Amino acid sequence: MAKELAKQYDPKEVEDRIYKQWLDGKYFHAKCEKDKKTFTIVIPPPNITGQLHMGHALDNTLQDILIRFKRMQGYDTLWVPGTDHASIATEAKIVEKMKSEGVTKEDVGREGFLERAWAWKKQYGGRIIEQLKKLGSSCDWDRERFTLDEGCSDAVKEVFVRLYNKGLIYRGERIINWCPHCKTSISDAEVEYEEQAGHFWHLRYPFADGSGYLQLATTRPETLLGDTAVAVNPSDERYKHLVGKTLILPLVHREIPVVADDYVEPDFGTGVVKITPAHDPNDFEVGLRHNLEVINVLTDDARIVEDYPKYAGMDRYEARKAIVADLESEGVLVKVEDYTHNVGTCYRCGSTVEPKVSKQWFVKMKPLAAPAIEAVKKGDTKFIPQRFEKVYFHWLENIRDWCISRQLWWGHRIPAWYCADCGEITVSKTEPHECAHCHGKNIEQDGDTLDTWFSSALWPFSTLGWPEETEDFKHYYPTNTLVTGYDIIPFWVMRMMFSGLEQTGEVPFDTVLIHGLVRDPQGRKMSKSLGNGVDPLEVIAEYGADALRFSLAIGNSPGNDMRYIPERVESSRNFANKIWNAARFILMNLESDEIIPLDISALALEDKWILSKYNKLISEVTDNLDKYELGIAVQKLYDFIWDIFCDWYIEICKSRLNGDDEAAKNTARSVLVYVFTGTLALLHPFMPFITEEIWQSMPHSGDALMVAAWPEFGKELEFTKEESEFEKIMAVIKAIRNRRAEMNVPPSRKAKVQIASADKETFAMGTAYICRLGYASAVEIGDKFESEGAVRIITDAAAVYMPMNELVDFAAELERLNKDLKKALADKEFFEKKLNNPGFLAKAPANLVEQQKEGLQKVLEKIKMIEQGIADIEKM
RNA sequence: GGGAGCAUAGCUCAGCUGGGAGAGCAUCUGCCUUACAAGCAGAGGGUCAUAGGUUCGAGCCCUAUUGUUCCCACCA
Repeated sequence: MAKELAKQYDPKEVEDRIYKQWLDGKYFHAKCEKDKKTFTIVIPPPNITGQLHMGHALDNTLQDILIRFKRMQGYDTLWVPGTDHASIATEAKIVEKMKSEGVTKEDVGREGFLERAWAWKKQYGGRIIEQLKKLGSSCDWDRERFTLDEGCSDAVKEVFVRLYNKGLIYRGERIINWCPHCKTSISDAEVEYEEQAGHFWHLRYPFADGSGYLQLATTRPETLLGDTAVAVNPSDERYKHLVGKTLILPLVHREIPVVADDYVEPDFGTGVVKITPAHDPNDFEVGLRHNLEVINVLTDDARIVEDYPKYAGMDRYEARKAIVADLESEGVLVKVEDYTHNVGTCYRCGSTVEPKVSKQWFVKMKPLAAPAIEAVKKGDTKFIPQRFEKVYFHWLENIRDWCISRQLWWGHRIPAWYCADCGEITVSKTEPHECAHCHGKNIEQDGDTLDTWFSSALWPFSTLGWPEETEDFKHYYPTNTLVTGYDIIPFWVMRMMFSGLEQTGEVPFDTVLIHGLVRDPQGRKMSKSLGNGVDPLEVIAEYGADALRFSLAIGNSPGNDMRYIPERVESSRNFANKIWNAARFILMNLESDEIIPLDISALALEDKWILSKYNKLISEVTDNLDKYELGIAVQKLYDFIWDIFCDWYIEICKSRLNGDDEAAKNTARSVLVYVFTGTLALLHPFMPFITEEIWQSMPHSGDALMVAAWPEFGKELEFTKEESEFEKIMAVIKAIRNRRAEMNVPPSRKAKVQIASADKETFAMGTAYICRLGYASAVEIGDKFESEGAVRIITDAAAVYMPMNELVDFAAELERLNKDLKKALADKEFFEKKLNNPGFLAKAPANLVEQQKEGLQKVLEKIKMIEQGIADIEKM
């Protein structure tokens, strides 16, 4: 019953249909099967504002490969999907949209704004989910979560209250990073430093007693308004005697002291630093040590405050100009130098961050960091590749308290209420009716929301129902593999680790698989501003999801960046087509949908060869996947399918399939289907759509490949002897093709082939293949041939003669044989050198020594045959 | 200033616990051989950055150097 498939694979016709079939079959849905081992992944939740980009495509392809592999292996697998509310990014987008409508946040008020935000979520939150489906992601969509949904919000409140009660969350006035554009505080991890060209303004601050000046330099002259001291190093002989004296702050004419502090580097600049505690983190520390006044000079949008009428309302850069001009006219400015320095910018909007003293909520990090460090040191959680543990340790070991409050509306509102009567704070999961301290009714909730990463940090357990002891939580937590890019280790991985350990007492996952960035063909980061981003959905539309997935998986090694090369997707597409056509070939040679059982006793030499190869492939691919070597696994599948199965086995089967021996035909069919469907199973995690489509069209048992069993290595299919025998035949065929190509003999011109070999039986079995693949008209096998005028080819196991006298240039033949001889003699030396080395014999593993001996033996045989050939020609 | 990665064919990259260097693309030569020209059969192309070291044996391990990329660190 021959089936007809289209000549070329058309992913568009297949993908949506297959995906729907999987959904209808509920194959993605985890059933919480108590008796099975679990394998769980939680998705790194994409932002609701986001669109699928290559980074997502890579990240989710890797996760899907792992989850499909484990599912086929029989694990109770769960891949939890969801999205992140992304407080700052989403709020910025909504504000931007409102701006185009001419409305501000203040105009619509908190309630009105949140209404708009939820509407936005409803409109765009589903977009990226649909895009993930296009990729083939086998997430359990019934368990889709959102960081701001009821359950996740409950977990957030629970954690906040717990940490507060343990004293690990506190509110305090600290210097924080302020984004004047987003008008919120941001955490240290959210600040990106970039080198910028600036200036160094050298200034002279006069002493109050008129005894001269102190010269210093600054990159930010506008902060002068907030200076409350000038500092020198206590051991600096030049200035020791000046400590304690008073200076007059230029322009402001305020008296400020000279203090001594180790923070000052005597060798840098003049060794004198102006101290602005309100606008510099180091100065803030100095201020604390010397009890200096903190004078804020900037508003929330980085304009000068009203206390300085001359500059009030100017933004920081305008003010800088004005102040520099005034300093110059007052004779305070000594000189200006060009200077490049690191400037902190907001990772979301890119504005220059303003260090600012403000009252915020913090998580005390030291006590939380310690167990998180310990867990990775002990190996409870492993990073792949391991070197990323260093990044992780470095962050945790140098961590400062985490500023978690944000002056935003879109997010989890801080569950803290302030009492107007007694001034105390009441922290509660549920809305309190009175102050917990004085029982006053005059309480008001904090207006701020939490850092978006506060909720992401709980993702591995909040999505499973925690703090409730749900079945899901009990069964699937801790999760297994977290797949993410190295760029978010400090934002997310680290925070999930300490949150998981603190709240559940367990690490949230046992393995962190780190991947790199997908860059453009020139190696640049894909970015909106460069316009070099490649849209995965366009690639899918053109080449198919399988081709994209395959391209991302092959040649990718953990932790390393990769480039997106369009040609590579094309070659992946070609590979999909190759598989498709192999399927067409097999199908057109089948007569029924029934599986023909393998009959070991009926197998031909080539059947044993391919089965043995396939058997080996199973164990290698499984092993590579177990070790997270996805790129290596998929490379092996590619080589097997294309080079071994298609180019050799299918070709060789043609003799039998075109013959009249029905029994032989059936054997060939049974092996073709067995090996091919098994290989499709191995490839399925990488290329789920095409493998599923083909598998279902072939004889099979079960409803779908994605829920079929993963192939297993079988001792009974190991045919070591037959493998090497068949490879001798392959070597002869390759050698014949090679010679014919060199001589420009077209395939249509057949030639008789004579094979002289000690392995007569093996070559007798190979006659049909040599005819077909070696373009032979007939094959003769013997000990020796008197073929003086023949082309002769020497392999390890045979001397091959092709009597094509009229085409043979004997001088060239002689030259070639001499070249072969030279090579063979070099090989002989190679083996002898090793085998004559006592160190090698004593220390190398026995099987290796054995291999070298065999190699030498083969080479010696070969040399003998070549010499004979040379002698034959010379005799003529 | 500290840390890490990378340096392998013309290009982009693999290379698992050390055992005779691989793929894709590109180039060249033949082929429409009834699964596939998105294909088939061949070919050329590499001092594995440099210098030392460990080892019977190094692309792989160690040290130094050079180039390059990234992360951290805010000497104002």
